[in-house]
Amino acid sequence: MTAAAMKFTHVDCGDCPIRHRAVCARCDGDELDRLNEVKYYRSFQAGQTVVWSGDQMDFVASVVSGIATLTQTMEDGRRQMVGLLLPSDFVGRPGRDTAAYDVVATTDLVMCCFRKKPFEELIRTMPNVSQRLLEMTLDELDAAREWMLLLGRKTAREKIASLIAIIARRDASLKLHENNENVVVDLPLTREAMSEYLGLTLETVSRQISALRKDGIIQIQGKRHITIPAFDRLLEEAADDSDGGYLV
Amino acid sequence: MTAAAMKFTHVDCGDCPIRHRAVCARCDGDELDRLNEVKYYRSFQAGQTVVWSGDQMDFVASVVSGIATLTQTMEDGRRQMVGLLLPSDFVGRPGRDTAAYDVVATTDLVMCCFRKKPFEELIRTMPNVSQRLLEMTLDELDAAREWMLLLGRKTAREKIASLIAIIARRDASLKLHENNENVVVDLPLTREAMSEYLGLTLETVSRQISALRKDGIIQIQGKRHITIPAFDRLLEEAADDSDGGYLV
DNA sequence: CGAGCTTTTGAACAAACTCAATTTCTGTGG
DNA sequence: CCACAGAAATTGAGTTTGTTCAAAAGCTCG
Repeated sequence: MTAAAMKFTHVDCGDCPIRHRAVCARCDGDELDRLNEVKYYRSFQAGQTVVWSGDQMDFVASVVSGIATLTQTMEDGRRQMVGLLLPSDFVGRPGRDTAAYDVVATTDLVMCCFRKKPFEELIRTMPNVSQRLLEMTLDELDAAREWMLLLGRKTAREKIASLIAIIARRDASLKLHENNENVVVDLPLTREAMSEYLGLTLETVSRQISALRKDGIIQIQGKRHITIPAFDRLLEEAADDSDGGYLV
Repeated sequence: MTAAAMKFTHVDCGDCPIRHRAVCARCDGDELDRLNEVKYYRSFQAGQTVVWSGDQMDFVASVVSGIATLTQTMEDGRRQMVGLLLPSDFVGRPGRDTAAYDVVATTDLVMCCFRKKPFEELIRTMPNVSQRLLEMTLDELDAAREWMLLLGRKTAREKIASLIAIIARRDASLKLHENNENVVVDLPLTREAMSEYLGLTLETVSRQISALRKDGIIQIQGKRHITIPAFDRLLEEAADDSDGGYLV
């Protein structure tokens, strides 16, 4: 177990880093106490599979730290990522006991888990949980639909630009740099993972990243660090709405 | 207003055709009475736009009869359908007052509407509604993710076969013909609408439908009627899981 | 019957893929 | 500390799939 994983073995809900964004966001003190009693932490190393599609899944969980992916696989091996799970995101579906997707830890990962049965009971009895879960699910549905537009209609270059913009924006909502200039992003995905997300081959991903670099839209340090000298120019390349999706 | 539209101007919830599948599915008699008081019907003709993306949307609704589509449009006019709304499906998002997508009636359409504010109150006070809505939203999220796989990884031929299979299956769940042979489907979409759904051009849609016909996978009567002589062969062409997705 | 659709079909073209060879990075052991 | 092995990423050349542009054929409804 890594140091990062150790850290979250016994955290009180009140001190939890995802307290205000996760499924428990609206709970009051008493409700948190109830959650505290039944929750437990699980840690995974980068690359580890959390569950395989089709397997029994008797828990639901929130991502506390790290990144995980949801992926669908076809019989002949073609793969499509259908979700990117960042801290505070929720995994698992109440009312279903088999995983519908592969869940893979992309980085070291800590999850805050609940056994499914007790969680379903919580949903019935704690409206603050079920309503927050509804809200999060609606957000995810919006994100999935935005991704459908990307997959169905965007060019390879636009796809790459969109992915970088999305990750930068999610980063930003944590770090709160409102800046347009020299935004720095840490890409947590391999080229292959990006290709699985974007519906491309990894070669095309690599070529388009190189092209964006040559055109001065992005700068690359080392393997996974990206600087965006002018964020609005990246958004133009992404062909997103003029507002840059900040409304969503 | 068409005859079909007239029919649903004053229906009691107890007699509603989508009673057992819609957002009200779990409500008891008293709860239905409450809904009855505040609901109202709206009808649209085939081709009419229900709401434009970005417009004020002060109601939510269930599709009672007919078909509607949810579509996203990019600034340069590229369009991607992100949802196909069949009877019992829900439109609108509690907690948001601007439409995120164009909603268009593909056939004559009747919707059962609630003004947004009262509906948000219903959600707070009637767990049977909010929990059913959560369940339906989770189903939609699964459907969106299945669509992401189609958009990102399937070939044009597989996309067409998948679309026909999905419509046939949805039809089947109403008509309950368990049969594998000579399934008859009524395609409610133009080639253009199909292309917007599948992330293709309408020419490619037309070509692939012709190809499937030449290969004996489907037969076409008139413009929009399709017979599927062997449903399992269609599923093979769709490259879906062997179970044909009946689990989802 | 003919105007205005939708749909089909054809031919040339472009974007992304496949296969293959390098190059760059990372971490490990000498 | 350097060299080297293995993984990740880049680059190139040729091919495939689906698009674009254009024209013709079918339907539908005044």
